[in-house]
Amino acid sequence: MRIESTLVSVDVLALRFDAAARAVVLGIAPRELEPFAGALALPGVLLGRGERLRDAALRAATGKLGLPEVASTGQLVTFDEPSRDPRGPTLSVALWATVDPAAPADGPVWVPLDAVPPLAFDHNRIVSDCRPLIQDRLWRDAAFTSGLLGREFTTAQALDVTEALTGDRPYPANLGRTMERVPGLHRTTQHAAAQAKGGRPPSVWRWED
Amino acid sequence: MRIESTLVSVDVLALRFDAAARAVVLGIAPRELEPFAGALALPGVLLGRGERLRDAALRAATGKLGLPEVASTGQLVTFDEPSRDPRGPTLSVALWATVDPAAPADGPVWVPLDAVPPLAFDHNRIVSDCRPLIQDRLWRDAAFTSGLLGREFTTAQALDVTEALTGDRPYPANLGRTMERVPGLHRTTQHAAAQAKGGRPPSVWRWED
DNA sequence: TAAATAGTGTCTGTGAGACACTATACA
DNA sequence: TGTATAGTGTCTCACAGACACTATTTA
Repeated sequence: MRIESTLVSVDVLALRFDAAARAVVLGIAPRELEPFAGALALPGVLLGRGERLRDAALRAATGKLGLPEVASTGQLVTFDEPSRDPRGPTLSVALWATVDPAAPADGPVWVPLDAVPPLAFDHNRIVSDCRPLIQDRLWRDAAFTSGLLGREFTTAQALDVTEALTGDRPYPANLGRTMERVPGLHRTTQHAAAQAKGGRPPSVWRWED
Repeated sequence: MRIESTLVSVDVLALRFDAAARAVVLGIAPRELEPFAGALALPGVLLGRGERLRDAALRAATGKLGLPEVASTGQLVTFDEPSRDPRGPTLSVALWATVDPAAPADGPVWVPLDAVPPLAFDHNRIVSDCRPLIQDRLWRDAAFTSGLLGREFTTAQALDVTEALTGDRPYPANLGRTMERVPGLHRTTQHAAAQAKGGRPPSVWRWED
């Protein structure tokens, strides 16, 4: 294939809340083709002619990570360093994608967002540059937040996700007030099933349909 | 030229503070080539192979608007609607660029950001989608703000710019406190030359080198 | 002095953060 | 009852907004 103009790739930061580990994990996979064959990398595909960014992101999540479905996606930034791909100058549009925590998610390697191993290309830079942008979306971008936590979640899980993304754990009262103000999010009167270790069962929050 | 893959164009929102009109104006120019020849449009160029987004934005500002220089640039968002260009699917990366208010700026048509005429392609949509992103940068992004106001400016100009972008005029005391907290920005002991219409001369603010 | 513009001191309300205290579970 | 977890009431502080009052200029 003769490369005539700038190529565009879409690289995906696939995020999933691992309730058991109380962490937000990033989906990566070993590359099958050169360059960097065998090395871990963000799932990425070349943008097809006329393809939407979101569709390319879904294609990457499905094809490279083997995920059956993705909750929601959104745009982050575009990386334009000409030497970022050894095959030649390539633009990379970074997108986030959230995976429902309840859905099965075998296939990808899931690594905590705070302990991402060395990746192919400039992918470590992409992750670190996008980290603050992702953090900023929590509780502000409803699609992102509901994609990450699922349609229904407990206060405890909300605390865990916030701690995983921002680095420190908010006080329950304060996070509760933040959540009350998120449009479309409501505190229910239900309580989650009791924990293994005992303790008061947390209350449940739910997104409007 | 045979189009093999997705083309990438860079469209620039060139912004300039017009102190006399107390407005922030957007630089546009009639298109010279088809499609939309003769219609007003944002300056845009096709991204060259290996070209940086910033360089393409400068090329657009220089070539299409005839501006001698640009103060600073930055990325906004990428538009991916496949039908946005009748020639075929084209990605458009939107960038802002600021033009020093003191520099001569003949050439482009300058229109107030609040009264943008119908433009070619989806450029009106680009402007309206990017408007909140631009507004958000004022006083938060030092490169953007200093590019728009210049190295030295008065409190009155700061009030005007803020009013032009946000829609309402802050109280001087409040804006002063906001500016005190902007890193690299200092209130000087100088006062500007007196106004034509009389009134107390405004004090001068300056960016650190 | 009047009109026009700029700047200051201070009050208020909102929201984030902090923390002691209360509630509900299991062993 | 003790331990572990969750939730509540309330205090404090920072900051945005509001506004009356003061300051400095031209005519």
